[in-house]
Amino acid sequence: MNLHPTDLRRVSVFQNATDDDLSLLLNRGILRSIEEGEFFFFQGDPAKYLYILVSGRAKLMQSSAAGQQVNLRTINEWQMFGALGAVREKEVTYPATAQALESSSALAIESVFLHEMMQTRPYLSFDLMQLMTGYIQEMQSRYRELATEKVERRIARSLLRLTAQMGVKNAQGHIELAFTRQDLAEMSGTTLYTVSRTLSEWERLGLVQTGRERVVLSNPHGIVQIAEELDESR
Amino acid sequence: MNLHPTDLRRVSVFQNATDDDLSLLLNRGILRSIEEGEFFFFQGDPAKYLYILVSGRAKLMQSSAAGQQVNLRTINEWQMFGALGAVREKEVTYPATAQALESSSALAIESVFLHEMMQTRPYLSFDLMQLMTGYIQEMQSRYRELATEKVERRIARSLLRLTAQMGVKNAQGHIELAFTRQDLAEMSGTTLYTVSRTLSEWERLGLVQTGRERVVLSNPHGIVQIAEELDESR
DNA sequence: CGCCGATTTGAAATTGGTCAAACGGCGTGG
DNA sequence: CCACGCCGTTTGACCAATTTCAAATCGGCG
Repeated sequence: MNLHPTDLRRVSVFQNATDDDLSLLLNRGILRSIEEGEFFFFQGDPAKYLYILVSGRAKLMQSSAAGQQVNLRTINEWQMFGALGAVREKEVTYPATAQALESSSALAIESVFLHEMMQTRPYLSFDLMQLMTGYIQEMQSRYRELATEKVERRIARSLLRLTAQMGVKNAQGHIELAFTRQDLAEMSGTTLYTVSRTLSEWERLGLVQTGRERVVLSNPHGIVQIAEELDESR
Repeated sequence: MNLHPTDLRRVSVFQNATDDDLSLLLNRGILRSIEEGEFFFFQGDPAKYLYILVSGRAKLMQSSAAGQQVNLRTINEWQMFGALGAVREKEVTYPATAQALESSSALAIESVFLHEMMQTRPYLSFDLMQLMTGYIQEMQSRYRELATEKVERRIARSLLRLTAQMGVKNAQGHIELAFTRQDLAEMSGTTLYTVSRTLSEWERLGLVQTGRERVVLSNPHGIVQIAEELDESR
């Protein structure tokens, strides 16, 4: 695959960058391609590079000492990930693991390089901060949801979040998502069994159609209702 | 209370600021003092000001449509809060509510003012980003904990987090914390009943002493063990 | 001393997790 | 081209953790 510097302007952090800066970045980048299931980096590795996903799809997850894991976010094309290392001088290890959900390639740029660039280009710090505040807000909301809402609603929200990020409409105008029950469970903070049961129930109600690594929202409005309907109980 | 500009250097975001900048900030700030239980701002209010806590103690919390709330963090002296509005141009409402845990006062600075200052002072964006990345990491970790760990351990972690932030050693060298069971519950993502039961249990084991709005860690090491001990279950 | 809010505790209800077993679709190698 | 095996999925039964609700108790402050 051949990248043109201005392709990088699709990355939100680089939207205001000059062409020269984009060329600099591209020249310093290394393209890494990996297969489904392989990893860009592991939680705890030294955060030497930040990445920009060029093709494919990946997920960022964090695991506990006992090995259980949660999905922090899914990464789509032209999204940056692993960038914390460019900001923090101490604590230079990735706080999460990045795994490819399908064959993917990403541009790897040395953290220190972006770090240096930011010193002299205020727009860069600023746009990166823009991104960070977005993550903070999202994590805060998800944290509250996890603490206060019951599983069914959290699964509904996960599906809607995915729809917004990467929903693909099929021929019937329905929204298709390609995830395993396990993935959905990790996104919703539950188990694959509960996800399976919930989807089965929704299928009986005609809200979704399910298949292997596939969920089709045939009645998105119904899912929205489950996600939003306010409910005294917990 | 009289503030000197250089007092502001205790705020991590301003640690590298010039004296002139600090004076500017102080001149543009308004000191707001409120009583225990009152609010600096509510979730959903326009994020017109950012705050720096000058005295007292406060908490940042987020509530759901049904009114249940979680505690996002507690705010100590010289910490900045409500700063997201200075970064994002759209979405200009506070994503959380800030309530005083005791009589407190805070310096309120217009968001747009900091926003403008950052345009020409890279160190400011950079130091603010430093702070943001810390929050992201903390929220990610807490999110994972909430999703994968059981209540007892989460309560232990909350106590330890509080200890690190604001633990005060008393005459016996024990660590004192001043929070209601409800506060602890909101920090741990559980109910005040479960917190009460857990603390009672720990008291029987000699790990803590409890009282009204008070927890004393008489055996911090024991709490650490509960928080860390890795556990196959759940 | 009395009241109010915080706390404790019991008992019951419920959610969701765990485990085991069976199912099913899809790709692959014979 | 088809059978086999793998991996993801489904489902039932059981159970543990935690919440919910109610009621009693405690501790200060005014």
